Amino acid sequence: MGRTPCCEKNGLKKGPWTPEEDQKLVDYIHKHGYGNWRTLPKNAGLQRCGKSCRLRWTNYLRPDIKRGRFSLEEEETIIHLHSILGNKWSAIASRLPGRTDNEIKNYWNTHIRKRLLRMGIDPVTHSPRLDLLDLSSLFGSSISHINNNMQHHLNPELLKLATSLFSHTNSLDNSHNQIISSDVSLSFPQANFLESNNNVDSAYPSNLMNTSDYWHADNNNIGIASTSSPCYVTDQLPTSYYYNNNSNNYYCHHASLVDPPMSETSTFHSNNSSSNTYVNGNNSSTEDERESYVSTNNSVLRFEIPDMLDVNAFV
DNA sequence: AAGCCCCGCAACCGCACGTAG
DNA sequence: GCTACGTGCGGTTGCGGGGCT
Repeated sequence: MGRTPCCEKNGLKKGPWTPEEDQKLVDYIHKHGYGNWRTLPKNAGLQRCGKSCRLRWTNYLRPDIKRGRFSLEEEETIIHLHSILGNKWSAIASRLPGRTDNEIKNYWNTHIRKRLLRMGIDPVTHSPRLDLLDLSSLFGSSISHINNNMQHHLNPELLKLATSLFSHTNSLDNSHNQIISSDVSLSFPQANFLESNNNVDSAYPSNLMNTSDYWHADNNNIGIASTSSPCYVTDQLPTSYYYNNNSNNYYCHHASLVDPPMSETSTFHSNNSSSNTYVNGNNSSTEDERESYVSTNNSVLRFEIPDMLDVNAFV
């Protein structure tokens, strides 16, 4: 539309803000409010364009900005809302008091998005992406076995999901794999659920499922189950997980990813503790090693958004 | 200690949208 | 209806710090 730029390029400063500039901006806004952003820098004695001032204020200087690491609840909220809203950062930010759209966007791009990709989940659709995965390397001989002998038993969607669930593993101990053909239950060793980790103690928390636990699947569902209480999760992969402050554990409504707190051993549970669903815990400190999946029982397959997270107004 | 590399984040850029004249 | 303006939004960039060799 041929509109003029918000500021003349000549003579206006760009780049990082100095403390003096910050102080000028804060002082001015405290005295006069921000009013017109275009005229503000001139009135405040700043050699900046209005846009730059607005960004600096809204993303950094605003008194209600919450600083520091994202809490787990905030992270869960971001993932939930992103699965519904997509890259509507401002809409997501409006549900996270004290967080800016820019901050959330950065956090998504630098942490959450990468993690999803590594786990074979499309960060845009929040669905498994088979094209990101290498089935043969993930399942080794098991895949061959399935392909050769069991394919007629397996729902392709099931295989797809299973693949994504194991996408974060780097190695596979084939000796433990077995196929239970009666109801197409797949059994995998504990190691399959864990990051490659030389620290065996940390990689095998005491409350992991034991070797009698198995992957349970039918034509429509797949999940981690114990022999005594099978459980299922949907073969679709909406994200739904939360963190319980009291127990310091992650919970999940679906097969999905979770991101345990750093530098602590964390254990994942289903929403129903009686179902014995697992999943991962370690005391690693890297992002990679914090990845894991969880499955749960079929009692919670519906994605529920609390009132405060009602996003209907935004879609 | 020095150099290199990677990553996170603040800031910029350009476009879209609403509104006033 | 057209244009200019103000602002919001999402994508992208590049600096700086920290880790690694």
